[in-house]
Amino acid sequence: MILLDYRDKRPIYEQVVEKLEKMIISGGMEPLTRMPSVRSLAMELSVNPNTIQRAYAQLEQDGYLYTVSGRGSYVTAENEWRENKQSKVLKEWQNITQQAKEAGLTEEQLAEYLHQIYEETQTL
Amino acid sequence: MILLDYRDKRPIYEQVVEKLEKMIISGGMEPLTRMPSVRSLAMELSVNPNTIQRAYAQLEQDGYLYTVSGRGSYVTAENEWRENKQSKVLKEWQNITQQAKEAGLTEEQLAEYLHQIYEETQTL
DNA sequence: ATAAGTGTATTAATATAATTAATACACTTA
DNA sequence: TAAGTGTATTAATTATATTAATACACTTAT
Repeated sequence: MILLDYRDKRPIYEQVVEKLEKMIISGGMEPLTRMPSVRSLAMELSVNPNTIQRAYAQLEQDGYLYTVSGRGSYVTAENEWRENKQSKVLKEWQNITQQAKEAGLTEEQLAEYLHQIYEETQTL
Repeated sequence: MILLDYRDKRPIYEQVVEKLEKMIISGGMEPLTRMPSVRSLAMELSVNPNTIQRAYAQLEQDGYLYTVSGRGSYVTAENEWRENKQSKVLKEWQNITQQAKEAGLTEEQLAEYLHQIYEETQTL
């Protein structure tokens, strides 16, 4: 299901988060479906269960899954995590924009750059 | 000139950076004027010279001062560090905006939020 | 030339923070 | 009640950041 890369310098739990997040975003995990249990995935990757637990906690924090104690962790419905992601990035955007204002950039300048970014041909 | 706060949990060099940066921004350091030497400021604060060196390196990196080897460090002209600050925040802004686009926020939505931010009454 | 000032580079010591592991707990269901 | 689930707490380990010690290189005035 997942393969760890030992040349990767990032911590294990972060790699796990990244791979699962990509799976969920790309539709590789059916929404509302159960995730593998903490222990089974830990076994599969030869890793301490707490490491997987941490990855799951992160994914839950980011809105990609939710947990029912004693039962398991489930993939969140797509519209939910999409909204969640949007509201997080929006918050950041508002912060930076405020900073830009304070640094002396004008609304007109930012509007212009904004337009440029949305003009670019889709690459994703 | 500067007073360190020992209750502050941040590293010393960071405190020094913050205080000097504020001084420069608020006009407390005449542009093009010489900064105190690494050794003298270190002595004054009872701190290792390398710690001050690091703070200066950071300030140089951020465009607030420039250095002439063997002579000393000088405060940058105001328009220079202002430009520098703007271009840095702009780069960040462009990144986040790209992310916002990828998360599905529309140009119209962002333009609206942009307008709101610039509408707010000045607090600074 | 040389001494006394400047910033800089390199390395080592130390302190702090992050990561992983060990273990015990609590809840759910068959 | 047993076997599965996630969770909390604490300790061990590893990695990173910070500070210090020391030596180097450049500039200027004597």
